[in-house]
Amino acid sequence: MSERELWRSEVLVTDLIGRLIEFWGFKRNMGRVWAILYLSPRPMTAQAIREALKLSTGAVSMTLNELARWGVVKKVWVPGDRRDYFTAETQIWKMVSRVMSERESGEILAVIDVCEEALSALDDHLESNDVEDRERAVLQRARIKALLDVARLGKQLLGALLATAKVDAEPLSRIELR
Amino acid sequence: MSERELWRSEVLVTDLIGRLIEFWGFKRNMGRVWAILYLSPRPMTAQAIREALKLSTGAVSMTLNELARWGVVKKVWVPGDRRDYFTAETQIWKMVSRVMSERESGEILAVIDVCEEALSALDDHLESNDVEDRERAVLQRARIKALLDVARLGKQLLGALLATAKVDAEPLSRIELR
DNA sequence: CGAATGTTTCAGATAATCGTGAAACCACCC
DNA sequence: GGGTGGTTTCACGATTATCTGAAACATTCG
Repeated sequence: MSERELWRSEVLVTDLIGRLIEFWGFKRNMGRVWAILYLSPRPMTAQAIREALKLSTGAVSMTLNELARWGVVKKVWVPGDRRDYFTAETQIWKMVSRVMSERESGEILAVIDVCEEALSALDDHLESNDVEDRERAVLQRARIKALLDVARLGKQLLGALLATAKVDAEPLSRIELR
Repeated sequence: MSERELWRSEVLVTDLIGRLIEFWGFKRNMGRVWAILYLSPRPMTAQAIREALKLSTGAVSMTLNELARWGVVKKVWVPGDRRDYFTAETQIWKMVSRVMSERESGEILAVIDVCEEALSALDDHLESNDVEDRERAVLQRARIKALLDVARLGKQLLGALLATAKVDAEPLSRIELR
């Protein structure tokens, strides 16, 4: 296999990750940049990334900053070189958990709040003397409770993920459903 | 609490779900429509949804069809009424698993494929007589393997989710991390 | 059949998102 | 200070996603 073909498989992987990440609501280029850093044996400069992925300077700069905000890419300092170098966070779980938590926890907490509020609002209707009103309250109560359960489970899952990520030296832990 | 306030909390919940769903890459209105159906004590017509959420006829029709394609909303027949009525799928796990599997499995399989391809491509370089080439191959091999693990785990998780959803009469099962 | 009512489709309007590249900015060196 | 990279910012244009509303279509009923 030639050098050229090797390079080709690298590009394949980066683009694939780009698409995959896009699916989860990030920009494709975020995935591509992360992936190329992840596969690079040494830190890369913005310029190298720009060339490898054929992006504009602006796009690279913004993408790198964004990735840094999510904590999945780090700036490293190479003594004697004025340029910034970048590496990828390689502990995948740590990354996933951080992204998840940042991304969802606010919304999940909001769900929990609103659901609880709605629940207590419904309680008053459980004693209404309008039959239909009561029925409706009972049903909505049950459904909102189910949502609350899901939200709580999500929160719990996040918590667990975060906790294991903290302890875990290993990159992968095992998830089991029963 | 007044009727008006009750209604208000309903709207809060629907809009919240809208935003939450948006986060996971669906249209906000899909979440809103599903949520209002989920909280409605009885099936609703397209028109009722249109009024409740202030959408155009086209938007409602398209959103409902889309939700039906994902299997999270069902058309129901109300004898003696010409209009179509709609209800929400209420088994949340069933829903989640179905959506997940449809959405991801293709991409996950693609990840597995490409990673495996890249791995075998790298194998040739492990015996290269260029030291740097060899080093690089070793590192990339390890990293791609980690990705492969994640992809496999994802696939496994999906499988488990699907399996439990099939058996499960209960709406919620328990997830545990160790 | 044809009027009445409900539903779907689709072309165009509108809005949100993304990438570009040049200009501004910054840090370092001479 | 002025020059030399390197980096960030941002107004703009391109692209894409989304919504609208009216026309086409379907179904029921008199």
